Amino acid sequence: MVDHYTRGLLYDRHVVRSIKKRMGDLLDEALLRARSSGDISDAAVAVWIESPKREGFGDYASPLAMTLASVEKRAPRQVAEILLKHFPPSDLIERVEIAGPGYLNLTVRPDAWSTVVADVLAAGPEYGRAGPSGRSVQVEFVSANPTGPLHVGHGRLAAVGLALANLLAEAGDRVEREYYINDAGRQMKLLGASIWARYRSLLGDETAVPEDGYHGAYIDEIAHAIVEDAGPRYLHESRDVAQAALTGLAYQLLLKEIRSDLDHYGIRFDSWVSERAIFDSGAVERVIETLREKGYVFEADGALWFRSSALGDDKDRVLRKQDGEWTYLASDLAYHAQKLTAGFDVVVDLWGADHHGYIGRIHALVRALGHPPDRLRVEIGQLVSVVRKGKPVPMSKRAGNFITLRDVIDEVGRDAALLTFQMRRLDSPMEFDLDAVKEQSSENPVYYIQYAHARVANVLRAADEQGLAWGPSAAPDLSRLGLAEEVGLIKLLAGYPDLIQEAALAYEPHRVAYFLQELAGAFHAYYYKHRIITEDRSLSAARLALTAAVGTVLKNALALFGVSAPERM
RNA sequence: GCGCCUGUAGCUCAGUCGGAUAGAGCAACAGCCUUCUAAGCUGUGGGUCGCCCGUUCGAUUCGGGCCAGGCGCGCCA
Repeated sequence: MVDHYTRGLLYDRHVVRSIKKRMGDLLDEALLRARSSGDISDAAVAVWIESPKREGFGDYASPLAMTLASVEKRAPRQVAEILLKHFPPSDLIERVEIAGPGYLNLTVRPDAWSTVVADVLAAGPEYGRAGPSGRSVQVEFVSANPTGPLHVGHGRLAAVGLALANLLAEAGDRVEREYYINDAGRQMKLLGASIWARYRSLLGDETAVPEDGYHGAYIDEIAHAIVEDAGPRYLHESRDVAQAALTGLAYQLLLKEIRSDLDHYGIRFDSWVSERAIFDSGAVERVIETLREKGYVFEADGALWFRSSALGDDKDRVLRKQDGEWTYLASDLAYHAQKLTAGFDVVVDLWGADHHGYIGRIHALVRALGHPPDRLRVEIGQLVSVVRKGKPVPMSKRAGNFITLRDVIDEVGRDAALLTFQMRRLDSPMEFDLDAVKEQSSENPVYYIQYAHARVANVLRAADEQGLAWGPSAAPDLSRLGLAEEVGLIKLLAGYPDLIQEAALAYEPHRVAYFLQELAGAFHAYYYKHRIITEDRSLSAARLALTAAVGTVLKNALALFGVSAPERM
C-alpha cells in the first residue's frame, strides 16, 4: 500500500505546481548540491518553506539552515552561507538572503508572480483542486438518532462534515459521505412508547408518556399526523403490535424531516446506512465471531464482553446484555468492521464531545482487526451551547425544549449559519448566541466575503458593458500588475492550492474560512484604493484579469462550504 | 478520583513540523461616498499568550505539575 501518512507527499499532485512548491524544489536542490560537494552531511532533515509574517523578509522563507545547524553542530548562519553558495540558478528567483538567526529569505521575481493570474483564469473552477491522491476516504457525520429534529449541535457537525468532505475531495481524495441511522435499541423503543401514548391520548384514551420518554411538541405533531393518516386502527391492537407499528411510522416521518432539514441546509449524503439493517444482515454475529477467534470475547456475569482493555481501552465492554439484547457497541463494531473492510483507506467519524469516551472502544476494534490505527480518524466537535439574552438555553431532546437547526437557518439564513460554524476550530467549544447572531447577521463574515464576490461580478459587468475584454483570450499584459495591493492579492491566489493541501492534511476546513476573510479584505481594500477600469485599456485589462481571478478563488472556496457566491447584493 | 477538550486584546476567536517585533473581526474613538456596489475603506487605543518549572540557540507552540471551565467515565445511545 502507498504510504499515505508521510507528510506532504500525499497531496503533492497539483497540475500547476505552486510557487511555494517550486521554492521547495530549489531548496531541495541546494541541499542536494551541498551534500554532494561534501559541505553538508547526509543526515535526514525536513525541508520546510513558510510565509514570513512581516514585510521585508522576502516572499517565502525557510528555517532549514537553523534546523540543519543543530544536526551539523555549526552556527546557523554559517550553514545558511553554504546553502546560499549551492543555491541553483532559477528564473523564478529575484534574490536569496540570509536574515535574522539564519533564515533563508527567498524573493520571487515580479514577472513570475503575474503568471499566477493566468493560471487561475485558465483553471477556473479547477483552481485549487489537486489530481487524484489515489486515496479513498469515508466521512461519516451527523448520524443523529431519528427520534427528533436536528438541533444546533448537529448543525455544527453537519457544516464541518460537509466542508471537510469537500476539502478532502478538493485535495484529491475520493470521498464518500455517510449518515449512520441509529434506528435500533432503547431510544427507538422510548420514541415508540412516547408516540403510542400520545396517539392514544389524542383518540380519547388518556395515556401517560413514560418519564424517560420524549416530551417535545413534535411528538404531538407526529402522533397527530398518524391519527389523520391511519385513524384509530392501532387503538385496538395489543400494545406490542401497536407500538411497533407506530414506531415504524414515526421513524419514517422523523427521518424524512431530518433529510429535509439537511437538504434545506445544502447537505447531501452519498450513503445512508441503517443500524437495524446491520443487525438483520448478521454482521454483528460475524464480527463477534471474528473477535472471539482472536480471543477478545468472553462471558461473565451472564453477559458477553469485548476484552477491549487488552487493546488500549480503559476497561472491557459489554456486547450482549444479561437480558440477551445486543448493546449499541455490538452493532457499532459491526458497522465499523464493515467500513474498514469496504476498501476505504481512511474512515473518518465526526462525533459530538459527549461521545468522545467511545473512541477507545472503536480503536480497540481497529487494533483487534489488525488495521493500522490511522485507518480510523475520529474528529470530536466540542459542544455548542445556546444562549439567548445572555442566558443559557437548556437543550434536551427528551424534554423537547431545544432550538432546532431549522429554527436557526430560518432566523439567520443558510449561508450565514454554514459559515458561522466554520469560524472556529472544531475542538474549541462554541457559544451560539441567538440574539447576537441575529443582530450581527448583517455583519457576519459571510456577507463580507460574499460582498467581495458581488463586487467582482459588478466590475466585470461594468467592463462587459464598456466592451472591455478581460478573459484569458484577451491576453492581458499581466506585468502591469505592480502595485503593492496587486502583488499582495496575487500572493494570496498563489497560496490557495497550498492552503487546500495543508488544510486537508490537518483535517481543518476552518483554515480556508479564515483565508476567505483575508482574501475578501485584501480585495475590498484594493477596490477602494484603486480603480480597476481606467482610461488605460492595457492596464484595465490586467486589473480586470486579476479581479476575475480573485472572484474565481472566492467562488471556489465558498463552494467548499456550500455557501453561495452571489453576483449581486 | 480518572480520561478527552479548552484557557491568547473589553467580547468572539485565528496563530501552519518550535522561529524573526503575537494577529483578525466585533465593540470604542477619529475620519472617508460627484467614482466600477459604504453589507465597504483608512487610522487610533487595547496583551505578564491561565500560573510555575523543564527541554534549547530560541517556547503562545513541546514535556511535567498546578488553577479554572466544558464534556465523558452505564449491561443508555
